[in-house]
Amino acid sequence: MSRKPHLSLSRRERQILDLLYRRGRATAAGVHEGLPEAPSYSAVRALLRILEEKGHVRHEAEGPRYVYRPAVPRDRARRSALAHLVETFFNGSAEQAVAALLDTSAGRLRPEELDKLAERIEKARREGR
Amino acid sequence: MSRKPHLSLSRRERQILDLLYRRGRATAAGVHEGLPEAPSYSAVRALLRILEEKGHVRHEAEGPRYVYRPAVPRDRARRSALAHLVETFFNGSAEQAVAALLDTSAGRLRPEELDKLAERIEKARREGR
DNA sequence: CGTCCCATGCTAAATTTTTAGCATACTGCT
DNA sequence: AGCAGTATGCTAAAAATTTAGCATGGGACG
Repeated sequence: MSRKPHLSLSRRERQILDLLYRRGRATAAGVHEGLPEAPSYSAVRALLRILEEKGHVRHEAEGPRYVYRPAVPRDRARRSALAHLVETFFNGSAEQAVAALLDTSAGRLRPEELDKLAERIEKARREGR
Repeated sequence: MSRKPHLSLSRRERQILDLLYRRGRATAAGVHEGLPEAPSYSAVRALLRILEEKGHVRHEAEGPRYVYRPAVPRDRARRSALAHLVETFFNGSAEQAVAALLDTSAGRLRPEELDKLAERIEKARREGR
């Protein structure tokens, strides 16, 4: 399977895969509902089949229907998505990326979350010395 | 212009736009070189023209050639890319996203960068109270 | 000033994506 | 067992993408 899934997916494939990552798992019908500019149900199913052939998606039968989920675990996908984003928009600087995240959503972070982050940074500093 | 450029771009268009964000600006030839699975030079130029029609890219003549750059400023694109990524891979939790970033690249961050981040978090805490 | 080089504009064709719809199978209920 | 509802498998066609190649124009330099 390709090293950079996102870069080689077609538009719809990407939308579907993103949805699956958002939801974790979903039936064909679920994907269909959640998709922007709704295509037809048939179309969605066909796309899911293709994604599966390409190895991006797995399914398991659950009762009478299929439940789909991403083939590569969220964890791993996260990492490469982050890496790509940092590379593309932040000159490879993770620090800038974090800063931007804080800028955008600092207000929405709860105090305990801020604590956890501060803690993490402390830890990084100790280790990095 | 659509609200979510990335979601409506074709595969090549996305690759090209990403490259432009990475580099800031580039000639058609530059884009061509930097592109994975190199398509033909003509193809690249055609795509650039299309991207321009769609409003994702601007160009200015520089001497005898065109220099292309993204139409929407990096800043803005950053924000929506981050928002989308957080939504897709982190259940909307910016905190988790930051944590993942630190995990991945804590080792590569320099002490001063860590300081700046800690400072930022401090500030957020004071303001958020 | 002519010529070479490289750039662009354009069109048309190949390939890939995306879609719809029909045929078939399975579940749950009466 | 029979029926209604819903799922899947598949194929073929429509639409979008990606590609190549030719025609044209301008600048640089001998």
